[in-house]
Amino acid sequence: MAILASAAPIFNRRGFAGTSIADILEATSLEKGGLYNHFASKEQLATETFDFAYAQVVSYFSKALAGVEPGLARVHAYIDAFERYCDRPVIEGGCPVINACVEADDALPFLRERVSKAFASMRGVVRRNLERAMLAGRIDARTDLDQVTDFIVAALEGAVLLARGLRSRTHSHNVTAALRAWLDDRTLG
Amino acid sequence: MAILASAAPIFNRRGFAGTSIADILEATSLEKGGLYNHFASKEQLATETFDFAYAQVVSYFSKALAGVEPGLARVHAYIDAFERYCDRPVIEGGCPVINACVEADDALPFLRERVSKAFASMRGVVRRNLERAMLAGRIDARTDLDQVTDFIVAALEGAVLLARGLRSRTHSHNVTAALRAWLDDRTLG
DNA sequence: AGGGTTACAGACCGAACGGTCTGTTTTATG
DNA sequence: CATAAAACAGACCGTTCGGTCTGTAACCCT
Repeated sequence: MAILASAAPIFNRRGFAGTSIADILEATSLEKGGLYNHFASKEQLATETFDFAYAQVVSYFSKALAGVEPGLARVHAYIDAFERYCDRPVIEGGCPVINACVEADDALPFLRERVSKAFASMRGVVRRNLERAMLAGRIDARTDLDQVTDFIVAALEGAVLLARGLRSRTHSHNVTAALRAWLDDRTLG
Repeated sequence: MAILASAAPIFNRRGFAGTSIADILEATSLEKGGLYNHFASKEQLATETFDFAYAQVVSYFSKALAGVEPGLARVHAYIDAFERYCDRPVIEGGCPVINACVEADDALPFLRERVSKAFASMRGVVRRNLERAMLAGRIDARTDLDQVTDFIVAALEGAVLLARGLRSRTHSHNVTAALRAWLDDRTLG
């Protein structure tokens, strides 16, 4: 919906508490009557906006992996996509999952479950393809998949954080480069 | 100062925008006159509170590294300290640097510089000790120190994020375990 | 064309916001 | 012990907050 598309960058930049209804009205060119006709509360608006933003992110990564052979190739494509994601997030204001994770953790219980599901889903993508790679004999069969998965996911998340905190591409690019090298080291055949 | 110590967990949990002066008054058992006698504005209070919280974090890691021989041993001690930091942050509400990074990025310009300095300082600790390890011949002299440093830092930051997002210790422990294994693989002698 | 429904504008509300100011208490200092 | 200064309480201010409600305009269906 158009309202969600307008609200997403606002919430993503300023956070839930930092965003006022007036901000949303300005971005959507609506008045209160128009907005509250669609949403019962700021909380509901924020929840649906998060879902919208997250769907955009999922769509971005899905496209990046589309057509790539499942297995190690997809892990590499995922890393590549993340590198570009660090440089240019899908939604202005950075990664909505990370933003929501930090703000929701103590303050916004209605977003908590969505955050953990998003992280779990991300883990799933990596783990599934690592498993495939293992079955294909591309990585050592004794590898602790959970451990490696968390390692990759953490490095990627950390790269996003570094990119924002240090306002630079070099650091996140270093992370992805090191991650690729690490993966290559463990690749057989 | 006592006010900062009381305010730190509040700001850290609810963020700058999510914290009201009334929240601080309640936590400090002060009234407005008492609070504004020490701080000119909410912004100044938040800034000094961040400095206080960050100093606590720095102190925690300093103690963790105290007495440890500079070089590879310190990198390992740093990883160990981070693992415990994921489980039990120094300030309630998680890592103030990460929290500030996410909220300050677009909304709080007065905190931005402090966040980037904090990240840079963290990088410095890792890089210095890796350099030392290289000079001592413990890691390959051809290693790209900047890349490896960013990789380690990103993995550690990501571990903190995973710990919060998934509300579990296992994932962050997986990250630190993988990081130690990775470092051991690259250790000579 | 008529009638019901949906989408909106905008006045309005009480509460909470950050911040100010005056007056009182406490606390150092000579 | 007097006194200036610092620390505080709490009433007060204008603004903004999220949310409600009434009235109107647009739209859809028959």
